[in-house]
Amino acid sequence: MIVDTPVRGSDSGRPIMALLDLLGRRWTLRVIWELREAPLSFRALQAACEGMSPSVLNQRLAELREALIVEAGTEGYALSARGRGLLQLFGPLGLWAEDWAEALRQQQS
Amino acid sequence: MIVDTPVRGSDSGRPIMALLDLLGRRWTLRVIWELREAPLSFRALQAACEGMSPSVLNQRLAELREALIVEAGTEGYALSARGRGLLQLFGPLGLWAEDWAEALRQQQS
DNA sequence: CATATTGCTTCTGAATCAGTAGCACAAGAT
DNA sequence: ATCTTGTGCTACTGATTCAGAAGCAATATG
Repeated sequence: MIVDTPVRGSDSGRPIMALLDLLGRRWTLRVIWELREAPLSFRALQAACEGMSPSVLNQRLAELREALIVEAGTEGYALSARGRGLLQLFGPLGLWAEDWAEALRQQQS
Repeated sequence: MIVDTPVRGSDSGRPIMALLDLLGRRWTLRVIWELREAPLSFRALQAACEGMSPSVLNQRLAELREALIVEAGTEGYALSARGRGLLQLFGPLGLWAEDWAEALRQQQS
């Protein structure tokens, strides 16, 4: 249940810790990322995440909704205004990742 | 072993997915965050993460080192130049979290 | 009415994590 | 030389979380 874990780490009283903990659960970042452009239905979201199990997806969606980051509308699940704000902080992440992947490739060869 | 999982999700060939997967493992974001100011020893890092188990910490450090985000020096573990670049992208995260925590508080009352 | 789609729930086995204990090594004190 | 102290880390066991398949109730569609 969600109520049992108000957000792991939030007992420290430091919001950043609660946030890092929330984002550090499997698939959470990915789900936010997949909602970056348009709302997605439950099953579309599941497909976008390469078939992640519905039980976990449901759990993540519940957590993100309770955290006011994701909301459910007629078109499916979407980022809230607040969620879009969070996503913007990750903005250049794609660019960083490209450069990073290049470095990893060179390291391995 | 690390070799077994070159980084989960990297098979998609999209670096961003590999990155989100790496960062989405428990404690990974937190470890990067705790190294934001100064290098920390293994045990200092463990303490900063509220006593996270050494086995997992060791695993995360190995992953982050292989990913060229963290490096081990004489003063302990530190972010690499690349790692600091990644951290900068998370820069305003603390501010966002403060605002977010305030919204959650109002929601609950 | 039949079929399809959607949002889930339930279940079981597998992977991951938590927590304790402790080892091997190095530096400093006695 | 030896005793302590601190360090990085490994091994182990039990708890939690996740994966994957199956399927159900509700709504839509033919």
